[in-house]
Amino acid sequence: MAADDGKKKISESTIQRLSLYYRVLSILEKENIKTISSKELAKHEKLTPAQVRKDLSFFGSFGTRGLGYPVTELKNRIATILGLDREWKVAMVGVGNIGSALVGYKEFQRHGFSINMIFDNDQRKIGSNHKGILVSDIANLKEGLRENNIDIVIIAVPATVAQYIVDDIVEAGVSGILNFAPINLKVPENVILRNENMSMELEHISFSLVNRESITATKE
Amino acid sequence: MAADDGKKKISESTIQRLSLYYRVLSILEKENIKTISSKELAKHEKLTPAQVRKDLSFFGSFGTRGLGYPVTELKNRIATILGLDREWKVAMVGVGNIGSALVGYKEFQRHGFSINMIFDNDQRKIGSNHKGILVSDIANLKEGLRENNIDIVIIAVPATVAQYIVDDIVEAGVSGILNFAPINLKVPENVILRNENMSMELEHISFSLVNRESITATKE
DNA sequence: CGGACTATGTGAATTCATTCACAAGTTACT
DNA sequence: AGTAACTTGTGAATGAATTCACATAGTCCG
Ligand SMILES: NC(=O)c1ccc[n+]([C@@H]2O[C@H](COP(=O)([O-])OP(=O)(O)OC[C@H]3O[C@@H](n4cnc5c(N)ncnc54)[C@H](O)[C@@H]3O)[C@@H](O)[C@H]2O)c1
Ligand SMILES: NC(=O)c1ccc[n+]([C@@H]2O[C@H](COP(=O)([O-])OP(=O)(O)OC[C@H]3O[C@@H](n4cnc5c(N)ncnc54)[C@H](O)[C@@H]3O)[C@@H](O)[C@H]2O)c1
Repeated sequence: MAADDGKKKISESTIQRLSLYYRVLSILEKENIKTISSKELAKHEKLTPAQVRKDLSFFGSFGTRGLGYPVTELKNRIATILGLDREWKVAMVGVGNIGSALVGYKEFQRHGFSINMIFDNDQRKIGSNHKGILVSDIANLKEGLRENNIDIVIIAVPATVAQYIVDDIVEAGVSGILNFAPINLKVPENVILRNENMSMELEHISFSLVNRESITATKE
Repeated sequence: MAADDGKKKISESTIQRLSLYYRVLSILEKENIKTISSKELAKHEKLTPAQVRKDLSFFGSFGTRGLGYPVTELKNRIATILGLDREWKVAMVGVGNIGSALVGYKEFQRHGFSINMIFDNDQRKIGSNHKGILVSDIANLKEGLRENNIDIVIIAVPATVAQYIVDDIVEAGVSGILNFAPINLKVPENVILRNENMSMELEHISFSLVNRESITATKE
């Protein structure tokens, strides 16, 4: 009854898809749609109905045969699974181009991620306000993270200093890190580290274009 | 000799890993390291040596037994595979928080992605300069893309308008799109569309944190 | 120059993820 | 109540990606 705290291992891709389902369900809820079938849900994200059902089945059975899934309930259920039913305290390190874009990003707030600390080493920025948040000196990183019980840190500093920053973050006891610097960071295995690598996506596109061309080339 | 234009299908993840290899090799090259083994290369990105060799083997054999891979040559070889040996013309649509952060991102330039057009619909922005690029009126999107032979468009507008923009982009004949709006866009299947979804990564972290807790709980 | 050592490249084995296919539950309509 | 139409939930089958394991080929040093 209480979340099927099963031991089965959930695949990376299932987790990613749960995020997608959550996004779609939020929209459907706003449109006042009450139920949705796996078929419809799949169509929204270009997946197969079987995949949707399989993904959900890892966590229990939320649907009604013959009818589909109750939108709001399923959305809330996924929120619980993903941990979006609580507030996560997030700190941003480095408030340059990308850091400041992210600080004000509404979507994070909406999903329960509340950025309420910012660190930088630039004297001109320290003490100033970014979207209502005071920029702290990077020298106070460890105490700051500890005192404010920060759960997750976003790294938006140059790649050259990212590892030093991460070491401090880990020492401060934070165990969730989202890294935007294009470098592979080393963390103890009890720390969750994810990387956001935008070049990678662009390179995926160029790869696909080049490969597609060899097909189109014969055509034009 | 000329690229083993083989017919075998390359997996998504292999392509992603090629980006990682490229990144590591660039660094090694700068450090003046001449050769590297699959074992070392794997260590840099927390992969297995077998995986590295398998990935590379899809495209030919670049290594020397007993020695490893020649850094510069392999880097260039991967650049060719990924299409980084040419200049890609990129346009940005929407120059708000995230759009303007990306416009100046050096890493893109370095990998051959040159953002040289910007479109927006905000009268205050149109005509102004962003990092040396003139902001064009979104009304001129289609002609602009065509006239400048844009290869790839980055979408950084609100989710609500993203689909309309994409339709125009597709009509203009662009076939590579990188989308930052949190919505699933529909494109014809000859168009390469990739999505950058930052909430997804954060949600992956929160999922992992929640799940890790239930393990650590029994353990400590 | 020869032998010990190192590391690649790749089929085969294995592990992991997706899709199939259908029994079983629910609705909706007559 | 009976039945036709849906749709879930899930083992079994298929398909894909990773890892294993080793023959093969080169290095490097004395
Ligand atoms: N700009 C982008 O669009 C973009 C996109 C993806 C990834 N990234 C990556 O994100 C990181 C930041 O990029 P950016 O463009 O915002 O750079 P930026 O130079 O605009 O910002 C970096 C910020 O980090 C601060 N900083 C530098 N060293 C620091 C230290 N030791 N401690 C604390 N703060 C420090 C700087 O003062 C600055 O505010 C880089 O690693 C970059 O590769 C940037
Ligand atoms: N801010 C972030 O950190 C962040 C992160 C990830 C994804 N995103 C997504 O990127 C998109 C942009 O986010 P943002 O924070 O930069 O928003 P923003 O409001 O700062 O910028 C949006 C820009 O798009 C322009 N715009 C609006 N409608 C347009 C139209 N019809 N044609 C052309 N231009 C138009 C606006 O004038 C503005 O300059 C959103 O979809 C958002 O969800 C933002």
